[in-house]
Amino acid sequence: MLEQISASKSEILDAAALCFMTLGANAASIDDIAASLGSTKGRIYHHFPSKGALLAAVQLRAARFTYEAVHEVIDDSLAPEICLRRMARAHVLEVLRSLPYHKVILQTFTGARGKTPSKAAEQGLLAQVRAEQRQYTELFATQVSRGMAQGTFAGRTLRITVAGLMLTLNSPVFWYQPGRGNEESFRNTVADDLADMALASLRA
Amino acid sequence: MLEQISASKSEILDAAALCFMTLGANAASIDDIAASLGSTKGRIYHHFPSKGALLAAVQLRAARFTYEAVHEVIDDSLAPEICLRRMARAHVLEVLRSLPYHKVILQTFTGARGKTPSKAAEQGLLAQVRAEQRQYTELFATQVSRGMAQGTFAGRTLRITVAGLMLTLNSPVFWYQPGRGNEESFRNTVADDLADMALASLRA
DNA sequence: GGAAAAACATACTCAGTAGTCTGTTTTGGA
DNA sequence: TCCAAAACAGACTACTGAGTATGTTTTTCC
Repeated sequence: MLEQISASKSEILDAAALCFMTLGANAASIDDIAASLGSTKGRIYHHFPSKGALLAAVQLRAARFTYEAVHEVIDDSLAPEICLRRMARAHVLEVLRSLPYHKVILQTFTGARGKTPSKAAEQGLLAQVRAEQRQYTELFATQVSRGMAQGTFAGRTLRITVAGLMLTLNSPVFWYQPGRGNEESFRNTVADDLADMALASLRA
Repeated sequence: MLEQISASKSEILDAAALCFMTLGANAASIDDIAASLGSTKGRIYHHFPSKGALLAAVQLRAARFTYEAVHEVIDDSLAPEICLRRMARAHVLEVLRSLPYHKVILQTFTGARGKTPSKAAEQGLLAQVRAEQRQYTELFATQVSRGMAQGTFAGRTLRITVAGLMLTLNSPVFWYQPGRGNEESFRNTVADDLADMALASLRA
């Protein structure tokens, strides 16, 4: 499942996420990423077969970051609203922590397939990314569904509801900029506000 | 304000929005857009000085589409919650109508500046786009602020609240695909569900 | 200490693409 | 009817950026 990644590979992923974030996944070149590492292409192409694979690796890591963070606060014995709030908080905080990765997700989540049929291999990676993302949102869908069933949440179209929910929780990706002082407290404010909004949007 | 656009120019914008949406704003080439029109580069470069200008024009039009649609349902004499719900519905329906344009917005809204310093001229266009977008969200911020003041809405950080709100209302951009049958009724369901969620997320 | 493999660097190729320049057609008035 | 000016088409340039191929250095492990 969670294949061990070498230190160098991890460092490359961090740099790639940063470049993809600031320049855009398409505009950022391999040379840009290499330069930001103080290295050259060779290093990157030694660890990743193509740019698409690198991009997919970043996305995969993003999905797993949040999955790990949220998975460990889930407790099905709790009421769905309580459980969901803990999940929401954990999600937001993790997004703020590993921000560049999640910005990349957003960029490649708009339905733009690019034009390259991207060599079957990457096609598989992309499918895996989608699968893990779907699996992740399923964690939330489950709780929402529970809440709807027992009447705590309003009975609305599940897909639409969950999609809107996830978007709310991901909204900092669009505007949050780290390093403005008051980090710790501000992050908690954001997490609390968004968790509140998310929960409120569900209630019957 | 709303400079008259020729029919040909408008046709180009539609095609550009579609290409930008399906291929991504960066990956889509001018030739792609021209080909989808059954034309060649010449036509596009006759009407638009650069690709960046074309992209900005698409974004500008997207902002104006929603602005027009929402602006005409605003009625400050109504209670903020009532008014805001009408606005939300109008926004969602308009987004679904002119979907390609708004998908482009999302693509270029992730904070990725690209790398091209983009010739001062485009810098100005981009600034104008941001300005009109800000002006548009201000319409919503005003109502939210009103609601908070009179206690109908929960007192939360305004910026965060509005950002989350807009994201919820824009969520169809991520998953909606036209032409699956049941258009009319489904669109209304989406608009109603999202408007409900948005409003619920604000309530005290 | 020495060989093999991993971990890079460097110098290329080559396809795709923004933008230009020069024709050619079409349109709108006088 | 004629002539600008607008509205395109088509060929060309210059450059960027992904990927490759081959060298060079550093580990690793026996």
